Amino acid sequence: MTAISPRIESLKRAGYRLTQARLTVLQVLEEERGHITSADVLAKVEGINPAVGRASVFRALELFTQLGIIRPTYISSSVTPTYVLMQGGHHHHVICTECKRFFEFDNCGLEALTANLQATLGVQIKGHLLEFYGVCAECCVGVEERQT
Amino acid sequence: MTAISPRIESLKRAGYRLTQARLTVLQVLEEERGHITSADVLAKVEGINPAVGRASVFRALELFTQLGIIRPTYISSSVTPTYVLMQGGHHHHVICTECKRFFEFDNCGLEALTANLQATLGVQIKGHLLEFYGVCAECCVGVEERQT
DNA sequence: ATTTATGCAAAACTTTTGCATGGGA
DNA sequence: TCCCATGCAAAAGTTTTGCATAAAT
Repeated sequence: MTAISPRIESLKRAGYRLTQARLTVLQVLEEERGHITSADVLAKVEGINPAVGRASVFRALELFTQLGIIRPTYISSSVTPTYVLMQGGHHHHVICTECKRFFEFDNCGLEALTANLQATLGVQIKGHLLEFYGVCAECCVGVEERQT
Repeated sequence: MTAISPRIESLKRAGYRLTQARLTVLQVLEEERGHITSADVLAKVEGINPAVGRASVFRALELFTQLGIIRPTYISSSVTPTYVLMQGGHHHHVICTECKRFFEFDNCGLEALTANLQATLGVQIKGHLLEFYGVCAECCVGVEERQT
């Protein structure tokens, strides 16, 4: 079903082996297409391929992060990250700090800034994560009621 | 020396008590003015006021995150967050995924997008975190040499 | 006076490591 | 064949909890 992932290409190109462990973790991340905690990755990998060990899952998450394939973000807890696939090298969302609900959006208009930073700092930019936080419509109502 | 923090005002306004634990954690965060891990916060709080317990430090970090005073971010490990003060409600940096060095910058030009999102989603936006990642100038050299 | 928040210390998790072995290239 | 990456299981950390008590308002 799934087309051969461009991420498998990234792995190969960077000289890493396409092992069962890495491919299974990648599959889980791609099927999720959203934010997922390490605990959930662990559980789903276990379900798909019980032969894969915990340690390899963490090693894969670390590697994918380094390669810019995923990015850890903090949504539900200020302590436990959730990982998100960096589709096309970027990701954007708005988080409600009250209920932890989040909303994703696409256009960020950061192309000019990206080019500018590359030129100024000499950094080869691979992607970005843009996160807005605040209080969502429903929670705003809650806050107002509490103040009344 | 330090002027009375506007963050102390936020705490008060939100109805939270100004306790030793919270004020000490806030002091550490303000003195740092950068990225700091929970372990470092713990150590510095211990140095300033040994009477403050570990648990209260974590509780304060969680609370400050909820209030938008700080924000957890990923820098050095895909697992441990570092907390950063959201000065004026926003923060921006570029991280090198190779050496973990990071560069902060100020102007992001996100005012229009912020207004747009508030209108579209009905969210009361308090701030944002913008993170670029890639390979810094020095690490780019390293990569080239490896490929030669 | 009232609570809210705390400190303590143990419990509960999560993540990392070291090393012999298996599986990709 | 070669050696990178793995699985295992124990160790090392980190965070959370439950509860009696202290300290803000």
